[in-house]
Amino acid sequence: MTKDVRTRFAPSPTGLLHVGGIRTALYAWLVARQNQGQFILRLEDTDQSREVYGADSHIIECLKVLGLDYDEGPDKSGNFGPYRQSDRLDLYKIWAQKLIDSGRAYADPYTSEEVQKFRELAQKQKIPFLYRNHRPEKLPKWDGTKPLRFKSDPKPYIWTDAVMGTLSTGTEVIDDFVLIKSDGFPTYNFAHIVDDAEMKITHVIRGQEFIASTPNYLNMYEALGLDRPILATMPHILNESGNKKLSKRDGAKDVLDYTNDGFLPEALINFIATLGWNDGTEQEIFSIQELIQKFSLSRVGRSGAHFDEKRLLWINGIHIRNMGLKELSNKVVKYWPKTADKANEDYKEKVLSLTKERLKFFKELPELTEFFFTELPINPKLISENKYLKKLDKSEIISLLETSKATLEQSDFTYADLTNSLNNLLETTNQKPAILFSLIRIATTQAPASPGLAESLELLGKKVSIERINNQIENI
RNA sequence: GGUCUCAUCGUCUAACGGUUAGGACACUAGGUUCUCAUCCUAGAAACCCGGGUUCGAUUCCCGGUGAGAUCACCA
Repeated sequence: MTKDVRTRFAPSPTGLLHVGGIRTALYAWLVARQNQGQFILRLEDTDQSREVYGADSHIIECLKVLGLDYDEGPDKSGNFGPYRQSDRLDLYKIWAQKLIDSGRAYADPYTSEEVQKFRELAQKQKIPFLYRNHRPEKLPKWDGTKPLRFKSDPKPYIWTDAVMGTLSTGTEVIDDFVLIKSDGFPTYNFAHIVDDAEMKITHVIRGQEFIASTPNYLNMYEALGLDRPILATMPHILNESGNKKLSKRDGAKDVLDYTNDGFLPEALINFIATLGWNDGTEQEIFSIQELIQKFSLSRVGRSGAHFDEKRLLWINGIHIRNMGLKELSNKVVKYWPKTADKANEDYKEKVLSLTKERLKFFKELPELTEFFFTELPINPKLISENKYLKKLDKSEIISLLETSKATLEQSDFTYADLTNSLNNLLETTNQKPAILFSLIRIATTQAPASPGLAESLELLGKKVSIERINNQIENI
């Protein structure tokens, strides 16, 4: 019987969750789901000064919209709660006491100013600063008013990371880090180890900012007599242009920005999952089920990947096109232009079926469909800047429009009959489609782009189409 | 500065000693009776540099360079 897989996403509620941050959560979720294990959300809120109001509910909302459901979390009880570190303070005291009892923890006798002096001195001497070089001979007793430090056991480490492979460091990275701060809260370094052990976490999947402190954690596992979990370190996702880590400050949008703009959760997940991971085949589009089945940490790339929004746009378009009309229709309800309010559902669904293949994200819907619901103002530039039409006289244009109108008035405006009428018009006017169809399309839509002419006319209907042609004639 | 990590088209990547270095996004050109899009076809586009090892290196080793991470009573 293999051990139950339990993975966790453990963000600190200090800001918004952007696309880079969510990747770690996604991978942890995938590992849990593919092993029929559990995925746990734990809020690491041990730094009160950095906490951002509402960040916790934002994180929960992001996971929810993407469908990364967790089996245990702050708002979902489990056997290993509470799932908010600020509610687990007693537990850290208990584990700290174990270290104190075994002589592996002691009170930091120095003020932070004194420690800072040691640090500057080391800098001046151009040697790495190590707190343990200043460790008192006789370890001071801890009364809770001073920081509690780990008495480390410096040694070199070689370990295996599920993503990075074999990693190694020398003794110089091991130090007496702080376990409990003077405000009584544990540090991340200590709290996450206690929590992962208490919560029986099997895979610690996190960003590469933790790679340098991992040897200290290995040292701590030993001091506590704990088995190490499987460690997996993710490279950062970089900004589109530069080489900076993706961050909100540089204009990176958070997950909700994307879903609000009408990006599909499954497309977002497809995009994020394949940013630095592939299954070794040439497949690019994955359903969530396929990802659960095929994902593996060992195929995650070791170098940082740039966020490419164009690719996200492409993936989202594909997922939209692969979706049934009814389903799509249900998802776009809140994105229609205001002018569509009066339109009936059947008509909107027809508009959607014509627009579907050019929709990249739902927020584009109004600009793509507005003319189906309301008559847009005449835009003279559409004719005056058209490659073919700008060469024609006004009189020629009016004449073409009049002829077109006369022919279309005879049509019953079914798709077949419209196609037929339009073909006849090409013959009677002896014009190229580039001229005739452009003109009719512009007159009836006033839009720079639209679906096919016959389909559009059919949907607009005879009355509206003729009115718009008239209006164009009067405003040449 | 110390430590650690990484390095294939503009971007995401495949390759695990022998390939015309493959795919995808983006881009360019053409086709689909008009536009935009879809779809199809074609095109341009990459192994960071220098040494080894080897019959043969993008691939293995060393050095350099570049990039990233970290060196908090932050996570």
